[in-house]
Amino acid sequence: MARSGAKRGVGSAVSSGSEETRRALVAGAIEALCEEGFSGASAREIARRAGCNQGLVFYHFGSVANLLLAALDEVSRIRLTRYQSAVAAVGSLGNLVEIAESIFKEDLDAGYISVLAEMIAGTSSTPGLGVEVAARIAPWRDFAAAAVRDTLADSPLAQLLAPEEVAHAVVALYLGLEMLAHLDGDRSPALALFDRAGQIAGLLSALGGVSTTREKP
Amino acid sequence: MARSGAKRGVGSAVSSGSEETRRALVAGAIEALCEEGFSGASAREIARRAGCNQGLVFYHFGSVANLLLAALDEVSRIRLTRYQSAVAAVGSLGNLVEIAESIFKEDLDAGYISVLAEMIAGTSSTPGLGVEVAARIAPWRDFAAAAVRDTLADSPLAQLLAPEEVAHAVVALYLGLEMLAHLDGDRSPALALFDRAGQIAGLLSALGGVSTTREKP
DNA sequence: GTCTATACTTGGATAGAC
DNA sequence: GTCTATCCAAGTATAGAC
Repeated sequence: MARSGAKRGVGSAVSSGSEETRRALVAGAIEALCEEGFSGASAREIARRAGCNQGLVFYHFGSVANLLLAALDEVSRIRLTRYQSAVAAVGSLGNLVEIAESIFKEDLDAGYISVLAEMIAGTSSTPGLGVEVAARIAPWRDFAAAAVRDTLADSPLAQLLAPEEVAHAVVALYLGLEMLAHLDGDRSPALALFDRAGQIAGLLSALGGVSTTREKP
Repeated sequence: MARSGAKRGVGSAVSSGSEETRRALVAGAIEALCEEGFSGASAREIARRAGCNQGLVFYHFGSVANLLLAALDEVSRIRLTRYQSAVAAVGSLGNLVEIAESIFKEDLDAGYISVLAEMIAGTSSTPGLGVEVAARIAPWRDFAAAAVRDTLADSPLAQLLAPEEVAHAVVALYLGLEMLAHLDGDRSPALALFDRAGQIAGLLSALGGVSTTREKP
């Protein structure tokens, strides 16, 4: 995937025409995946959205699949950064639910999880795509596992639940809720679940015996 | 979607060449959706698997999308029948988890949920497909809601959880777990969750105060 | 580095022979 | 009812001009 053109310094703020085109194509790919799905995200459709020529997809990324993977990379980067800053602000269990809900709304409205879901669904049709997508999903699961581990720390629930298992379930639920919301064009059933989770979190803290605040390291 | 040929009696056991072809095409469509995904389920690919000519897709179903919907109908029919017989055999909460696990394995191994996931993902690329798929998913959610309602009856949890909400979460989790299992080619994380749920069910019944057996009507 | 033009392939869909 | 042949649109990918 090495570029053929002359290299500039790493981290250079100046964007050449090449970098601009690459960015536009990645943005177009994200858009196309969200709005047209995996099978609608063709080189022509993406280039149309990026406002450039179809041939540039192959010049810059070699194939449509590679561009789609670059789009997934970009979405991963954006979201993991956001998640990181969000969990840093978490104080209590009820607080965690509130923050998780606002994050979920962002993901849903911006279509970030759509990109994930479409890419996973698309792996069936392109040989070799599966392992690449799996490698890019792994950080999401790792992040969720770390967050669950922190939240369960010092809680009696920690004896009952393994963080990796809960993280797997959380990612799966996140994916599934997005697909149903996208299908129905209605996110309210998903949001109702967050409200319910908030109620239960409140109940747990009222009952006592369960740690509902997290240590600040 | 009316057929042009002469009609035989409803429920006729004799299969004409026409019915045989239709069945083969539906079976081929299910196979193609599982193995090649939505974008790989073309008329030619499906016809190849059905062992018949590509033109027959359009003769019998009018379009590829209609055939794919017929495939989804068939999967729905098969699974809902199976679910119905399964919940009838449920005695206790721990028993429910065991049965749910075996059902999940069946769904996963036969690729039934793949069909669901691929069709949902595919709705983005075909205008008008969304409402059709949504209408075919509704029975799954209704079934899950009824099962949850029965299971929660006479339990204190019934005050805390709305059946429709839990059902939505269950369907979403089911979908998400399938997608991750399919992606990784590894269903063990999903099965571990069932084991954990079984443990918790056992714990609940040991604690008492929660009804773990269901009335047999 | 970018764009136009083009070769090639696959897919949706129809017409007409059998 | 099925098959062959065919049309047309869309997609991937490359070559070569600018």
